[in-house]
Amino acid sequence: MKLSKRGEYALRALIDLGIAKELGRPILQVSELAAKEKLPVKFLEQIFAQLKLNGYVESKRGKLGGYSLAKPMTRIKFGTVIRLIDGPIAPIQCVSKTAYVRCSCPDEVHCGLRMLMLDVRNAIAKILDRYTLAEIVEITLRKLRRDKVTSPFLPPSTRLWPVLLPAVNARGGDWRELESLKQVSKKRRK
Amino acid sequence: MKLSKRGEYALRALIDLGIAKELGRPILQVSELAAKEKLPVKFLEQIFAQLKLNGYVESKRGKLGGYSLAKPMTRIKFGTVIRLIDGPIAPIQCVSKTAYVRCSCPDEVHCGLRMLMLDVRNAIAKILDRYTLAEIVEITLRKLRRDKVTSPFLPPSTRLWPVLLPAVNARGGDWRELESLKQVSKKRRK
DNA sequence: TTCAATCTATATCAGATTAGTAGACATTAA
DNA sequence: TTAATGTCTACTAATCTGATATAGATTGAA
Repeated sequence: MKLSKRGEYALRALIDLGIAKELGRPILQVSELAAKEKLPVKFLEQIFAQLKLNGYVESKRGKLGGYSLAKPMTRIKFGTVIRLIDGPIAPIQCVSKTAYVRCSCPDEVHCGLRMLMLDVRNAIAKILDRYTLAEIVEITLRKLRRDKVTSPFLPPSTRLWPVLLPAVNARGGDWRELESLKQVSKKRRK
Repeated sequence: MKLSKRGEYALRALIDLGIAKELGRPILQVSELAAKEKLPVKFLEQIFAQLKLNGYVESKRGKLGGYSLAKPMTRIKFGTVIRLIDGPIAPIQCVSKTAYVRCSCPDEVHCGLRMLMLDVRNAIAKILDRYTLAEIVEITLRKLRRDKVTSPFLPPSTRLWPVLLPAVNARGGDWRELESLKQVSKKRRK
């Protein structure tokens, strides 16, 4: 069920671009981003080229150049990006909605594996097709502020580096981060 | 987010063994199973060897030999089998519960990608670690009977082959099969 | 003008993984 | 005895992954 490095780096890049933009730095250099996340520069360049080709980022060449987001963060969904870079989300093709291919089993309608994988693919899609870059960036910034962590991307002049790790794990509950942050006061029911 | 062919075939094999057992045929030959699902025989043999090594199936050699399930279906969880054959379920290692590895990003606690992938991994695990072979087999058999389809594995003497495809898509609602079948009459709420 | 920092384009590559195939051998029921 | 099975070991072709290498184009600033 793996996300490729290529996909991972692409998402990290977009998220970082988003955070930086919110902090007043609309443009980032590949080298800077690679340094921050410890990614191979040349590989990341290839990935940016692909993202540019597909309208997610735009570039500025020459000194003080770099990449910036090419469309509103609210319109960048993670599912779409992952499908672009890693292919279909479905564990097996016969349950893919965007790239269905019939499988070799004799009776697809009564296939137990298919039923199971259909649920898996839907569970994944429900998350990846729901969250936009805007939401993830917002949640991340909120967490950074909550824990009083020096933010990663400051205007070039004042940039301090590397990020200071937070002294404590601040708030418990590492699991289901997104849900816990979104549903601030949800009614519970047994 | 792919399931490998190896993993897919392993699960198909277990499900078929389960169905056959319920229908009174506790042992199946590799060749028969391969023929039914149209899988390469020799490859499937390797997979069975792995399943045997890990206590999922047992074998009987010689004429009339074959493979049978080595433990109760209620104790075979899909998550465990997939982890055995395909490795961790988590899309990236830093959100794996069974095979955690720290990633290269500077601040794991405030990593947006990690938050997102944590939710994805939990959504997948919730399904794969919940359902047992017993449940999938039961649901499959119920569907087969409901649609009056000739069942795949009959006692050797009366075996008819191949399976007849059902004339109609019988009942609508191809999506979320498992849920719809389990929660027969659940109260809904807006 | 010149230079250094940036993106661009193309080629190459080592290693791992995937999805098998091939063939000889061991065991067992009929 | 023989035919049908599982067992074991080796091999492999193709593809994918995760890069690296090299040369070039563009631009801002000194």
